[in-house]
Amino acid sequence: MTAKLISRIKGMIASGEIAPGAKFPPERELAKEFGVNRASLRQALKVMEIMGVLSQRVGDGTYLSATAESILNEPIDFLILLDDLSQHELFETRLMVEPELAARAAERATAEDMSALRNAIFSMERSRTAKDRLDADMSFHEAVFRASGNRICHLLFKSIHRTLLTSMTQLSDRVSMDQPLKFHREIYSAIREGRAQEARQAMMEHINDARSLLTSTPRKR
Amino acid sequence: MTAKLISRIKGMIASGEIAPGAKFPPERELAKEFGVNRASLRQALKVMEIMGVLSQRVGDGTYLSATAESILNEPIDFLILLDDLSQHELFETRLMVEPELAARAAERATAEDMSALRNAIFSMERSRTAKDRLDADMSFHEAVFRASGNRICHLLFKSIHRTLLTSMTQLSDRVSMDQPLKFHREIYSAIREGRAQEARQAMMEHINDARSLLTSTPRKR
DNA sequence: ATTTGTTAATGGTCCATCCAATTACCTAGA
DNA sequence: TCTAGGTAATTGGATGGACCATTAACAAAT
Repeated sequence: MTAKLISRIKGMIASGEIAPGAKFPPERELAKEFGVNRASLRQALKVMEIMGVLSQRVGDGTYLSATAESILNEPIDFLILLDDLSQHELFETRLMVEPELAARAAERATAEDMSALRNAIFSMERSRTAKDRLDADMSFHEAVFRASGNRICHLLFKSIHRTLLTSMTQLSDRVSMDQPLKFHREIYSAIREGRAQEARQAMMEHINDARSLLTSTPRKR
Repeated sequence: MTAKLISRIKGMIASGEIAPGAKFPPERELAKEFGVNRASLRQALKVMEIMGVLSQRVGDGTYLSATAESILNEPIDFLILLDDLSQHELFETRLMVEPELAARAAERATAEDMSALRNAIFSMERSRTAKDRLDADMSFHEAVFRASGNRICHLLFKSIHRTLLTSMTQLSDRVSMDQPLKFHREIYSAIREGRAQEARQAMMEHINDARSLLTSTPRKR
């Protein structure tokens, strides 16, 4: 039943009946329209809310999310929890994709993208606490993702980053930020001047460096 | 509330209180333990069921999934629905990751992996209908993912594949399978003999080939 | 025109049932 | 003793109704 309802709501979205940011009919009304109980409908809506597809506010209503921002956050958390995904695998995945995205960014970055990259570097220079530093780090990488122009990778790897950074927050007090900052500047320059191969290489070194900081016994190769 | 309940259930899983495949307490009991109404608990359980974390069977009970298999399916569907992700981006993502995974597979594939690859090729040779062919195609790529030893990529790209193939089923009647089969054999050989660079190259050509079959005006580069 | 108080709408939660599928158990028959 | 069949208990699925807290919309008073 829930799956069926989700499917119907999907249909409303796909058909454009509900535009991004628009309000859904009230639960009571929608339930009647679908011919189900409100409790059943609420299960479907809750699934979609947790996934980030829509948001509900008591006293106001239900709104279709303007962006697909956080859809993958919870699922990836579960993946990591259930499959016990190792940091090794997370880093390997990053190593596989992020250098390539940096190269794409060097080919496609707009002025706006460059500004975002600059700001992320500034934030990191100004950061004092460990949390600020990690936030700035995440901002930089996200800016690279965005500049690459590939939204799938953008969304996917924001989730992976968030997960990684969460686990890093604990031990980050003793981690220096000199190296990351140096790499970020390198990557920025390479992207600005459109040197794709250089951006790819710098990103690869940056991630390898970050990984060796986290793993006491870095895996070879 | 729902989020809080999910968090608590997550805790039960993380602590090992509920092992993969094991049964949860009955809803009525669990609701009492959490101090909430059954309807509220059911929302949380439903979210996790749709995500693939657990499965419920009427008259029987609620079980923690043995595998994290399908957790990303629904979310990626929503991503594609809401963000209107283009096939171009899907293929670009594949191009970014799959060649690299093929290279990893060449370095790590076990005898079991090789057997799975062989079987996928056999299935494709024997396939008569369009659906069989696409299933076999998917099996081959999944086998490569598995052989790469990276579970994140494995799960992630299974979802992407499933999505792509679904949209391909419609127009697949007029697509030949000679080329894909040729590439699959090439990739298989390269992996079998541990030639990583060759596997990477063949996979790249294979995906490019598939893309050009689907897009009437292939995007350059 | 602005503020304030009131009212209606809406999501959040709870309760009490009933239904349908499944399982577990027990009894009757071989 | 063992099997088969049926019965009762368990469990998830769904419903209807009720109440609460929050919000938004509106009207009234200043």
